[in-house]
Amino acid sequence: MAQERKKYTIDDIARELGVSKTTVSRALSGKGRIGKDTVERVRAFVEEHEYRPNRVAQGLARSKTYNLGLVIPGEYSGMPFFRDCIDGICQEAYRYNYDILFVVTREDGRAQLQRLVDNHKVDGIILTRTVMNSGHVEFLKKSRMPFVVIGPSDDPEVTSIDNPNREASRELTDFLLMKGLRRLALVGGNASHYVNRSRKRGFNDAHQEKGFHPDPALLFMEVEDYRKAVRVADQIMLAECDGIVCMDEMVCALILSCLREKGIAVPARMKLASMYDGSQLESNLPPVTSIRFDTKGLGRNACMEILGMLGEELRDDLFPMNYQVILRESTQ
Amino acid sequence: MAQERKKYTIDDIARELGVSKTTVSRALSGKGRIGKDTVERVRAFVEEHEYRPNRVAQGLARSKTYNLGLVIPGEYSGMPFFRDCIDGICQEAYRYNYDILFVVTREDGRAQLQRLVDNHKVDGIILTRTVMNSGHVEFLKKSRMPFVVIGPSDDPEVTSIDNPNREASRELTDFLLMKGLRRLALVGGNASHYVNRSRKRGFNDAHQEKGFHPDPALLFMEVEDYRKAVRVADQIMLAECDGIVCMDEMVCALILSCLREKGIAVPARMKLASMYDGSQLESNLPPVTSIRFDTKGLGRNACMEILGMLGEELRDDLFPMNYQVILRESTQ
DNA sequence: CTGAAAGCGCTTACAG
DNA sequence: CTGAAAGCGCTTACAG
Repeated sequence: MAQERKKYTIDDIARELGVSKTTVSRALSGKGRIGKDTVERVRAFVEEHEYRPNRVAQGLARSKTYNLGLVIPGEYSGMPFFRDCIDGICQEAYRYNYDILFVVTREDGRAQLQRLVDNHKVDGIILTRTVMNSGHVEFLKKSRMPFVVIGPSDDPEVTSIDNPNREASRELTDFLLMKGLRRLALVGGNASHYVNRSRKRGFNDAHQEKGFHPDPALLFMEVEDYRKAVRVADQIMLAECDGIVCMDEMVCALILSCLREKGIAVPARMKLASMYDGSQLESNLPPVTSIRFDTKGLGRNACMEILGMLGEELRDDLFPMNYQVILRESTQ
Repeated sequence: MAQERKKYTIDDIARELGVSKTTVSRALSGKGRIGKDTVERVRAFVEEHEYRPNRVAQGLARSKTYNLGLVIPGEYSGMPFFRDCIDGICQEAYRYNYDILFVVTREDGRAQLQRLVDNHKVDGIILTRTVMNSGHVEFLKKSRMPFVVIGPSDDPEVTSIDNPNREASRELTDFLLMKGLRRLALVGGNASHYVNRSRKRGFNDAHQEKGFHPDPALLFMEVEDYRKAVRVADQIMLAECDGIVCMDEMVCALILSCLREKGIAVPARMKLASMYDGSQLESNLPPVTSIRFDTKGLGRNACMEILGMLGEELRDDLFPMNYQVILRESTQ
């Protein structure tokens, strides 16, 4: 098929067209006054030879990289939230001809982030769901690298963007309270995640609005594996709860499977609802009532924010950040 | 704390030290003859001012980018396989001071890959689990971009690296046959994925070795959601199977949940085993016998391959690609 | 052992 | 409207 072609540079074009490379550059960027037919000739040449400017060289000249760093916590990278988020981020980045540099943080956490900054490989950074006190935010502030955080932040100097976790959690809880449930358990994973704090707050909000007091004994955190889930499920039954709110779909899948194992009928004997609507919830037995966020939109927004900070002319408004309560059998 | 510091360039260092930038460059790279104490002085300066060479400029001068493109199919990016794989790839790339540029392919598939190549943003590319006829391989061949494929390939010109899916599938199936099972169902997702073809082959291998013939009526593909799984579970029971081999942990979780729903006891009435040991299998009810691969090692190997192709001096040997059968309750 | 110079592929004042 | 020149931050023959 198509013969693999020579990689043209701006110099080649200039020579072939008998103009200076300044002119070619301008014809391509559209900046500065330039003859209409000159532009046309360049355009035609570019078209025919499929010339694409070397973005790296372009970057060097403009002191840019056209790369965005995306920091993802390794332990949770498989969660639907991150998948959706990444999706949105990439989609938006590509529109502006930026690329996403991936950083999976682990124990060595800071090291990789630092490498990225030290090597001047990115123009800005998107931090996702930082663990409290991870130090990433402080590091980035000090290094003067523009960044945004996906997740809550109480630091006014930090641009943060997030799903409305607290509100959604409040609404989901409120829905259960309206059904007459009075002893709701709240079950979650890692308590040191900001997101879980927000969801807990929403849970409390709903209670307080109605003049109720959530029982602190019904809060169960750090449910991250099967064994822990079994113990928690036992405690929930002992405590005579009538409903369970799960902070995410992983926890929910674990708890539900424990309930089934113990022969506790959902929703007959126990109502169940969960934050974040991953596919595990819809296809579970029974399907679980949950909150659906537009996480992809969240990712796009985060990307737009940082692009804006980098001086890109944004082509769209931010998406409004909404959520829906998806009613399913588990709360009937 | 630490005052944010000026970004030094190699020129700054040269000036401050009263040498030429050639010398500084050489002191840093260690190439060419150079005075021992000159090196020491440079090193000290670098240390004190935390100078790091601008990798992008370095790249331009050497016609490199120090980026690797990683192509992930969007629909499946949340699967444990990709998580583990990415993990290994990133880890290895960082060791060589390369970064990973993320490309999530969707319907627009080729476009993003092309953008990466056209913009000269990467030195090489890692393709993961290509769908048959995705065209990525052909495109990369034509563009002369070095690449490796994670997943099987029958093209001798393509460097491919993969988990031993066929062998592992054979062994898992063999294990069930050895237990005396004779009507095994094979259940999987997308039939157009190479990986599923390999696993099917292994399933057949095991049968043929023993002189058996797998019943084509017991092959169920395209099981991707709950509804489909329910129907398949019905058919499996109607067909009087005595065991099920699942091609991946997603499918397995779906099928198992259907069996529970129908009150079919595993392992008493039906044995169940699965390829790929994701966390869903261990913490399921009952825990499911499965194959564990060293997918992280696979990722590292793939990364080492491509780095080798790019002329990097590899510091380790490739990992041996193994797997283990993890016996759990579902086949007892 | 060290340096001046050209180059990687682009951009952008400055001058005409 | 167009071009020569300097520059982005590095590397690398070439000469000494």
